[in-house]
Amino acid sequence: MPNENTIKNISKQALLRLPYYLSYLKKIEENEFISAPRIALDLGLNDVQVRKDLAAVSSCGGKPKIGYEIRLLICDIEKFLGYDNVDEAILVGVGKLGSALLHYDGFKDYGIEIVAAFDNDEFLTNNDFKDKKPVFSMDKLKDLCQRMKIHIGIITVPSINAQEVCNNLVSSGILAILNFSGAHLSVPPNVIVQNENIASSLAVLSSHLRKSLEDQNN
Amino acid sequence: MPNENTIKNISKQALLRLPYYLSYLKKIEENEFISAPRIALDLGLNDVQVRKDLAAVSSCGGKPKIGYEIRLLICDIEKFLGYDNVDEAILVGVGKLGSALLHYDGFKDYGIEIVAAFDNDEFLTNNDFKDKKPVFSMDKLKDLCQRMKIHIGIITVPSINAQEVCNNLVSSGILAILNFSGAHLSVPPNVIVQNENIASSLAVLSSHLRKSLEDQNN
DNA sequence: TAGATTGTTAATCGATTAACAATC
DNA sequence: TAGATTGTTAATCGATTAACAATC
Repeated sequence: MPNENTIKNISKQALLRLPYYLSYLKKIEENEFISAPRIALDLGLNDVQVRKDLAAVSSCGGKPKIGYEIRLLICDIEKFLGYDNVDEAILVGVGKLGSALLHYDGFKDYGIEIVAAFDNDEFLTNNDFKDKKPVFSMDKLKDLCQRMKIHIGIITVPSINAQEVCNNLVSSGILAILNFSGAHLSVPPNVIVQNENIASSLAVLSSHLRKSLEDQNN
Repeated sequence: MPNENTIKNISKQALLRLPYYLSYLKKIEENEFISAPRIALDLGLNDVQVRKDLAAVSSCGGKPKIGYEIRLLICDIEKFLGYDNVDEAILVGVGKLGSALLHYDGFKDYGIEIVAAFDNDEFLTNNDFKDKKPVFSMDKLKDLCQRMKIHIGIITVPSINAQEVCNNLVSSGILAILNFSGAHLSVPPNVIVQNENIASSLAVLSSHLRKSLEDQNN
């Protein structure tokens, strides 16, 4: 029987799929039940995979011949992903991308709130909390992270500065880093880095495109 | 012997690692040679994996006891990834993220240039090509893509509109899509979608973080 | 030569998918 | 009951890693 209290073993790949299920389920929230084969068909996945993934997060499982209760499943996934208790994060590097993320409302939906940003450029720093998020100079980083017990850091600095910033974050108590710089970051084993690398994505696209155009010529 | 003309079989995972090698190699470009074990150590990978990956892109291979010629390797990877001949792309959805990407210079380094953007909001459209990138209304999408033979599309619209925009792109001749909306996109088999999904990344971070904090309490 | 490195073949590992019994 | 669905165990597939001969 499914157990509400223990965190089930879930593969990293399955974890990456959970937000897809969530976004899909929210689109069809007005219905009551959904079956694994139906989800699989709509999302282009295998139905056994869907059942396995859902088994890892579902509090009650599905019912044969009926499927899973949609609203319950949404709650279960949100709970599993920690979207129910908002976590605070800080951002380093207020360039174009950093600024866009800083003012992006959507993070709240994922259980993350950026409470402050940091940058070396004095022109960007501001200490008034009016409607904008505050931007501090780098030397305030450690103190703020430690006092506010922040565990999540977002890096949007140029790749050349990324490792230095990363070291700064780690020594300030950050345990999870979302890395938008293309650089590889070395961190202690207790810290996790998730790379959001546009370059890698483009590499896949570009390679596919070339093969497509080549095939056309054969 | 390595062959310069055929595209070698390379796994998707290896393809995703290539930009990391590239960024690493550029950092140490002043040196002449680099060995696979050294790269593996610095990037936290396995040395056999590094050799296999490099074998797929290297034009001359490495030399026993010496390693790979750094500058040559950089050229090989850039060539393999198609960074040498810039490809044109269009972007749909000029919100905060879309706007940031539109004015982001860095795409050029990855062989991509965004030539125009599209949005339904008339307030955002502008037809003057001064220093800004032009933003057109959606009804101009198909004509421009077909006339300019654009093959790459970037989607930065809310997830609710993503599939509609996606269909639009596909019928306009787009073959490769970089999808920043959280939505799952259904496309014909000849079109590739690369999902740049912040939600998925955050899911991994959040789950890790919870486990870390749990372990601390045990 | 000795030792470090390359490149390849074989073994291992993890994730996906197929097969099937249990359920409603 | 018949048929659709769940959940689990076994087989398959792809990617990673270990072992090793070849090279300089």
